[in-house]
Parts: sequence; C-alpha cells; structure tokens
Amino acid sequence: MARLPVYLRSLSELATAGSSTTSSDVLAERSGVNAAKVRKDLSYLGTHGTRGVGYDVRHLIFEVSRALGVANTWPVVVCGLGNLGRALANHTGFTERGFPVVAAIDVNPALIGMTVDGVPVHSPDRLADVVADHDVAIGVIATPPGAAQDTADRLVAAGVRSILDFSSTVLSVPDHVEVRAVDLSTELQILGFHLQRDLPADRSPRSLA
Amino acid sequence: MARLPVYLRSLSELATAGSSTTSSDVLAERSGVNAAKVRKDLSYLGTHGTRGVGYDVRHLIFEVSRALGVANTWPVVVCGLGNLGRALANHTGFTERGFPVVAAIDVNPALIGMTVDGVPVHSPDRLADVVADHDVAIGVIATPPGAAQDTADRLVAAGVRSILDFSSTVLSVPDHVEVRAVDLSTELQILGFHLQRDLPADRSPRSLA
DNA sequence: CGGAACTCGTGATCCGATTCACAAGCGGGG
DNA sequence: CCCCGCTTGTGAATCGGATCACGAGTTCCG
Ligand SMILES: NC(=O)c1ccc[n+]([C@@H]2O[C@H](COP(=O)([O-])OP(=O)(O)OC[C@H]3O[C@@H](n4cnc5c(N)ncnc54)[C@H](O)[C@@H]3O)[C@@H](O)[C@H]2O)c1
Ligand SMILES: NC(=O)c1ccc[n+]([C@@H]2O[C@H](COP(=O)([O-])OP(=O)(O)OC[C@H]3O[C@@H](n4cnc5c(N)ncnc54)[C@H](O)[C@@H]3O)[C@@H](O)[C@H]2O)c1
Repeated sequence: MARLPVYLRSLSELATAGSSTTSSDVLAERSGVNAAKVRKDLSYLGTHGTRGVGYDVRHLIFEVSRALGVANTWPVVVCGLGNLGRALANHTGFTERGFPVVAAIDVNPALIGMTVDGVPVHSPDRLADVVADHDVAIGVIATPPGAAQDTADRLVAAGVRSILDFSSTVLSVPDHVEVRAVDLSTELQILGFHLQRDLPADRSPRSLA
Repeated sequence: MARLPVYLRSLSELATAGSSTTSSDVLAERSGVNAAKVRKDLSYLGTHGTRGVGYDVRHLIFEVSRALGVANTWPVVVCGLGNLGRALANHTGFTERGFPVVAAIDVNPALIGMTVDGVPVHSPDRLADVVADHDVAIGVIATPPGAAQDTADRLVAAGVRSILDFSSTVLSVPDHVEVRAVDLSTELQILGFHLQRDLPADRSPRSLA
C-alpha cells in the first residue's frame, strides 16, 4: 500500500512525542485518512493491535518498517544531472531512508568524471558497469523528455527493475519493470483545471449569453 | 480527469508528426491507457469524433486545451528556495504551460531582495503583498517539513486556493483549498517495497525454517 | 465479580472507475 | 445505390478500494 510510508512518518512523530501506544483514530487523524482504512491496512501486515487499548507504537513501527523493507538499502542512480537531477543528488533525506544516490549519469562532457555533491558522474556508456558495481536497484530519469526512453532502455538492459521517471513521457518497458512517473507540469495543470472550474462565472462561453 | 494532460501531450506529438486525424486506439497506445477509457474521457468534453474515421487532431487539441483551461495563466509562488525550489524556479517548462513562477519566498536573509534565475525573492512577511501584486493562484511549498504548515497557513491567509506540497507532511487546510502532495521519498519507498516483495526467497523470516 | 467504556478486526455494503460489448453512424468502393 | 469495414459513443457488467457496522476482546472501576 502507498499509505504505509505516511503511517511510518506519523508513528515516528508519535514516538518522538513520547507516546508508547496509540489508536487507529489518532493515526488516521495524523495521516489524513479514515480510521477504518488504517485498521484494514494494518491488518494486512498480520497486525498485533490490542482491542480496547490500541497499537504499541514501537512494535508497529517495527512491523511497518519490515513490511516496507526499510532495513534494506536500495542504491539509486540518477540519470540526467540538470536542475532536477542535481537537487535529487544533493538531497540528504534519501540516503537516510535507505536510498543512497551512488552515481549519476549525464551526456555532458564537462560533467563526466567529476564528482558533484559527492556523487560521481559517468557517461551513459558506463551505465551497465555502474549498475553492476554498486548493485543499483533503482534508476531515476531526470533527462530531457527526448532522452527518456533511451535512458529507460539502457537501465532495463543493465538489469534495473524499478524506475522513477520525471520526464513527462510515457515509457514503454517490459512487464517485470516497475515505473512510477512524477509529472510536475501535470500536477500544476490539475490544480489549474480546478481553479478554472471554480470560477465558471466570467470564463465560460455561456457568460456571453 | 488527471489524464487530460497526457492526452494533450500525445496529441501535440501527433500534430507535429503531421497527423491531422487519429483514433482512440492510437491515442490509447501513446498515452498508455485503455482505448475505451480514452473514448469515455473524451465524451465527457462533449466531444466531436467522427464514427468510422476518428478524431480531428487539431480540433481535439483545442477541446482538451479549453477543458484544461490552458488559455489561462496561473501565476505561481515558490516557497523555500533550496535545492528543490531553485530547480523549480529555474525550470522553463512551467512558464510555457501557463504557470509562470513570479516570485519566491525564503527566510534566508542572504536571499531576500535578490533575484534568482529571474525570480525575485521575498521574506515570508511579504507573502500577502506578493500574492496580491501578482495575482498568484498557486503556491508551491518546498520548505523543510517543519516550516510547511506555517507556510501553508500564510498562503491560505493570503488567498491562495491551490497548493503543491513537496514537504512530506500532511497539511491541514480549509476545505476550499486544494492540496496536491508530491513525496519523492514515498515514491522510492514504494519502489523498494515491490523490489523486496519480488525477492522473498532469502529475505522473508520463513526462510529460516 | 459485573458492567461500562473503549478499540480492534473484519464481513457486508457501497460507490466510483474501469472495462466490455455492441448498436449506430460514417466513408469508400463496386 | 447499396454494402462492407472501420470507429465512435454508451449502456451494462465488472472490479477494487473505501466505508460502514458490529461482534469480540481488553481495561478499569465500583
Ligand atoms: N526542473 C524542474 O523543476 C522540472 C519540473 C518538471 C519536469 N521536469 C523534467 O525533468 C527533466 C529534467 O529537468 P531539468 O530541469 O533537470 O533539465 P535540464 O535541462 O536542466 O537537465 C537535463 C540534464 O540531462 C542531461 N542529459 C541529456 N541527455 C541525456 C542522456 N541521454 N543521458 C543522460 N543525461 C542526459 C543534460 O546534459 C542535462 O544535464 C525534464 O524532462 C523536465 O521536463 C523538470
Ligand atoms: N531536494 C530534493 O530532492 C527533495 C526530495 C524529496 C523531498 N524534498 C523535500 O522538499 C523540501 C525542500 O527540499 P530542499 O532540498 O530544497 O531543502 P533545502 O534545505 O535545500 O531548502 C529549504 C529552503 O527553505 C527555506 N526555508 C526554511 N524555512 C522557511 C520558511 N519558513 N519559509 C520560507 N522558506 C523557508 C530555507 O532557507 C531553504 O532555502 C523539503 O521538505 C524536503 O524534504 C526535497
């Protein structure tokens, strides 16, 4: 479930706030979801809440962490070290959560061979070696849209089975590869869509009548 | 619908590729969705496809653009000009799509008053003025998590009704304000979750039996 | 010890989104 | 002029997630 990370964050906050036990109501409030949903989600992990009392925060953190595989670390390679790629490579939060950025890939000759924010930059030709050397599990695509499919193909060929794509393109990959797309322009367009819908008065064609 | 921007991109590609007409099948293929879904979505816009022929690409671009309100421009203010905020402010694609970044907000005294990538930086105290002066419609939160709720409150108080939040927090805002959250750590954790699930052999506790 | 108050687990229900399936409309060719 | 193949539009069926509702277990107090 996509909500587990949110629960984990809420639980961590509760733990540092000193709570040793909590209820599905509190957790739901903190996570911005329905209480029944929380209980159902947690029951999927073969949960161990106590009726009449609630959940043990520490134990629940352990369970959710295990389900998410937080104990594992999954090395990441960032492809395309432009505005966005640099921000990602420079972000310390990823390493803390088990996703160290171990290398970057770029076509820019001025970058290849350099180390940016502690991350070594390689040519796309060396992608397979980089993946093998560092046991890379996840590829991030932050290249221009035109280079995205080629980059995805190279990642797949190198054995990467998880891709996070920022490039605003529809990638085609084999079935066994999972792609998650994050498209910021689309997010803004959705917000704009609703803004427009809420102000139909002077913008709809009907206002001419 | 959240798919309209994807259709619009596919249609633009088809237009520049020289197609003057297209079918729901082609559009579905390009957009990575089901053909029936494409037809149903388009029928919501009071569509004008021709049976036996397909859709007129130019006309459909016009219809989808109108539905999305692409003609409008929605000025954006970026709050928190760190790694991520800078990448967003520097991105040219937003302005092209009608989302110009007209100002940035930061607490860092070294930034306030400066112009970064053509974007003037203001103190949080001046947020209300900035919103009023530039008719800001959308606020982007790229501050550290601890400052996110406060920033959201200021945005709402200034009259902003759409927020794009990168801060990995659950914001509480009035009902009439729309929040879209983009959490990159969560995206990575979801990928990690599936990676782990696909390799249960030597990681599950049961392998000890 | 009994009962009241609380909270979890979960079967049943609901609801919107997706998919299916096919009739209706269009164009082109004979 | 008619028929055949193609594609849309859309009611019907399906699916999956969200929500409801309630039985069951726990604590605590009198
Ligand atoms: N910056 C943002 O805020 C933002 C917002 C929304 C979407 N995006 C998308 O993210 C992607 C990257 O954005 P950006 O602003 O960082 O762009 P950018 O132009 O700043 O950086 C692109 C980088 O990719 C490198 N590159 C080009 N071809 C490559 C290849 N084949 N292999 C590896 N590297 C290659 C370039 O050398 C450059 O360093 C784009 O697709 C853009 O549409 C960015
Ligand atoms: N950089 C990434 O790739 C990345 C990835 C995932 C999540 N995030 C999240 O995005 C947010 C920003 O990340 P970042 O890497 O840009 O952080 P950053 O530390 O580089 O930048 C934060 C900026 O916000 C400013 N700021 C602090 N308090 C503020 C306030 N009250 N009002 C306005 N500005 C304020 C700081 O001066 C700084 O310039 C964080 O919440 C982070 O968790 C970032």
